[in-house]
This record gives sequence, structure tokens and C-alpha cells, in this order.
Amino acid sequence: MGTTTGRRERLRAETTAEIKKVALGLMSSGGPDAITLRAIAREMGMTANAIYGYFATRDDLVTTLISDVYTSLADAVDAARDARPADDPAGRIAAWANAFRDWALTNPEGFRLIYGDPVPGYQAPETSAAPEAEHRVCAGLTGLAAGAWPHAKELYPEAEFEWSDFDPKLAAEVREEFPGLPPAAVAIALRIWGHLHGLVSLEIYGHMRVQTPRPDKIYRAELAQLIRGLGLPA
Amino acid sequence: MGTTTGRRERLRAETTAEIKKVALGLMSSGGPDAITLRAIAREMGMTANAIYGYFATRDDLVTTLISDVYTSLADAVDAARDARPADDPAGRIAAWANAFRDWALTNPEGFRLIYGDPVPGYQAPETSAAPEAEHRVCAGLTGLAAGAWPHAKELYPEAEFEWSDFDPKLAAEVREEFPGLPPAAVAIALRIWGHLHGLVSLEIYGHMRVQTPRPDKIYRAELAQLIRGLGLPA
DNA sequence: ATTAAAACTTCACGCCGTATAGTCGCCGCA
DNA sequence: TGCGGCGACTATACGGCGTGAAGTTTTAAT
Repeated sequence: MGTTTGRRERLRAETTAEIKKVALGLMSSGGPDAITLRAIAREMGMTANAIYGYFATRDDLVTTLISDVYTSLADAVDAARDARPADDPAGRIAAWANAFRDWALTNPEGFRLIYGDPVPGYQAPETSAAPEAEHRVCAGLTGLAAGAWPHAKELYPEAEFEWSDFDPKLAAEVREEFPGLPPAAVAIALRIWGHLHGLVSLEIYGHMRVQTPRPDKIYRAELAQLIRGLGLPA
Repeated sequence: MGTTTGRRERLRAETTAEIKKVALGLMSSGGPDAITLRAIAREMGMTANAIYGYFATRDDLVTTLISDVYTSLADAVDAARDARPADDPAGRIAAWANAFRDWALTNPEGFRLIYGDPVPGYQAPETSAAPEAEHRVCAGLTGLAAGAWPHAKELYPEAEFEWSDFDPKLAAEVREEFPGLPPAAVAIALRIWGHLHGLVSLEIYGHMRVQTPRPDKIYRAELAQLIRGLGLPA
């Protein structure tokens, strides 16, 4: 029966999943630095070298983890955004942004893994470690900008950007999903990404709390100004 | 002669300086991960343990480096800002922001050292690694916000923030240097910090270039909107 | 010249990633 | 039922890391 070869594959998949699970556990308890092949193996009752049967190198494992974690972030923000109706662009933006910060505060080590120097000596592959998830995040943000664009277009100069200013794949997807949307809206999306990423990043890495005990208040003010700056009703 | 005791101290200071210089050199050529006691010692023709006569631990050395590098960043942005006259708040903001990004692009490893996970296993001291320099950066930003406040105050709700929302030292300094400035202006400064930090950080860590070949254009648009959002004339 | 301290080396330990070679058990096939 | 092969795993080893303990050399002060 073909199930026998299926069995091996299943065992293999289970072990792979356990490696990743243990690695994520180590990360959340001891930070990304705690992701070591030896520690994972110890926890699993194996030898470190056994892991090489599943991942060619430690960086390979880390890249996979980044992709998984980034996907979970993308899922979280997408879900929060889609819980609001499409005719409430301000609410969708606020939901997305709050989900982003909440996810980061809940998974600070994951945030560092995705956006920081993930692990000692890690070299990211040429193409980004999680291009697909990062792409989803940007596309989702552009969707938010698209929802706000009818209000925002009066406030922004359209002429400054061209489609060639963006990654071809991103541009193509946006033009297909939101026909008529100008490239300037994608620029807005990237700028919003930068704003939110910056505030959350400073908070996660401890730079914000030195200046203010209420980073949440700063973030809320940011949201209010963001929505106002897009010409949306509160 | 008293110069004899002075000689020892001078040699000691020179060696300390050389350790830091070599460490910074390793960092700029091989990234923060390349800062290892053994590599520094190798470069200096010493043993790794000799460094323990100058720094209690590797983390101590890294903390000192962070402080030095952060100070050089603070110097750069302060100088750029002060090159513009006080009666040109928009120009001062633009100068500060451009100096910030330029410094980061020139010293990407320094940026990672300051704002990222500096080095494998590094544990920041309880109080921030470079509180003085970080303070200067925030105070400088608040100065920019103060310059813009006469124009911006119409656009922002003042009531949302109180002085107790900020670090007492920061608040005290701001209140002394800019009497009459409301706490809302400090919130604006922190938000601007977040915006610029986020865009630069995404660029430095390679997330922005995956989405756009022209991060400079995004940054320029950010600046324009920032100045416009503060009610300043371009 | 003597002495005490500072600067530096040597050796050792336990981590790490990973390359190489070898062992064991399960699979399909005769 | 026996057997060959292959995949999963272990054993051993190398060089790198931070760092502690102990010993040696250099230097300044008496």
C-alpha cells in the first residue's frame, strides 16, 4: 500500500513541525538568541546533527521560522481589518494598526525575529526571508489606502509617483485589485507602514518607554492624526 | 615627577581608545556580530583576556560603543538642524530628518547597533544603553516641534496629553527650555521620531527596498507631508 | 633595590554551528 | 524468510565564542 511511504513522510512532517515548535518555544522564553540547534535537540532528546536531516543549516531553519511568524502577523492584521465593514475605512485602518501593535506586544520576540537582526550571525537570503508574507502586509496596507483614497486624494499630490517607483509584482497586484488607484496611494501605504512600524519598533526595543510611560497614548494619537490626515471622518 | 603616574593613565586611555576604534572597525566591515573580544585582541596583537582589564565584560564594551555611536548620531542631526536659521522651522525639520537618514545610510551597522539587537546575546542595562544621547535626540526633536507649534497648535488637540505622560527628566528640560509649550508638542515630537525611525529602519533592514526601488522618494514625500501636517509653509 | 600593583598571558570550561564517518532499524523485493 | 539499501540518527572532531582562575612580566613608588 502507498500508505507506507506516506507514513515516513508523515513522521518526517511531524518531526519538522516539532523542531519548529520547539524553536518557537525557545524563542519566546529566551529570545531569538536562544534558538540554537543544540538546545532544540536537547529539548527533543536528539543530537544537534539530527536536525540537519530536516534543515540544511541553522539559517534555513531561522528563515522558515521568520516566514511562519510573519505569516501569523499577516493573518492577525488581515483578520482584524476584515472584521470591519468595507464602508468604514477609518475603522479598518484603526483595526489594522491596533492589531499590528497588539501582535507585536504579544509576540515581541517574534517582532524582533522578523524585523531585527534575527539571530547571531544570521544572513538573510538574497530575496527577503518571507517575501510572501511581507507582500501580503503591504498589499493589505495598500487596500487600506485604497479605501481612504476617495477622501485623501484632495490632500495629496498625485503626480509625484509612478508605477515604476514600486516593485513590479506589488504594482501589478495593486493595479489589478484596485483599478484606477494612482501610485501615490501606494506611497501612502508605505509611509503608513513606516509610521506604525517605527512607533512599535521603538516601543518593542525599549526606546520609547524611556521617554514616556504611555506609549499607548502616543500610538492612539498617531492613529487619530493618521485618519485625520487622510481626510477621513473620525 | 607627577608625569609618571600620568603616563600610565595616558597609556591606559590610549589602549581603551584603540579597543573601541578596532571594535568599530570590525563592526563597519563585518557588522555588529563581528565585534568579538577575540577578534579585537587578534587585531591588536593581544590576548582576548587582556581586554578584561579595560571592560568588565563584552556587554560593557558594547554599551560603551552604543553610547559613542549614538552620540555621533546626535551630533550629526543637531549640527544639521542648527545650520538652518531658527525662523525657518520647516527647513530645520527637513535638515534634521535628512541628516538622520543620511547618517543611517552611511552607518547602517551603527544604526543596527543602536536600535537593533546589537550583538549576539547582548543584554541592555536596565537603564537604556545611551540615555544621554537618546535624550538629546528627543530634546532636539521637541525643539523642532516647538518651532512648529505656533503653526501647528491650530491643528492639534492640546488637551489629550499631560506632563505626567512623559519621562520627568525630559518633561522638566522641555518646560525649562520652551516655557509655555504644551505637552501635546512633546507627543508630536515622539510621533515624528517614530515616523522617521520606522521608514529608515525598514530601509536599513532591507524591508523597504523589496517594495520600492526608491525609498528616498518615499522619505521625501514623508517630509513634505510632515511639514504640511504641522501647518508650516513649504 | 625592594615591593606592590597593574598589565598581560596561559590554560581551562562550556557553549555554539557544522563537517565526516559510522551505526541502527525499517522498507521493498527476491 | 532473508537481504540489500536507504533514511534517521549518533559519535567524534574542529574551530570559534565569552569568560574565570592562576601565573608571569612590566612598571611605578618607596
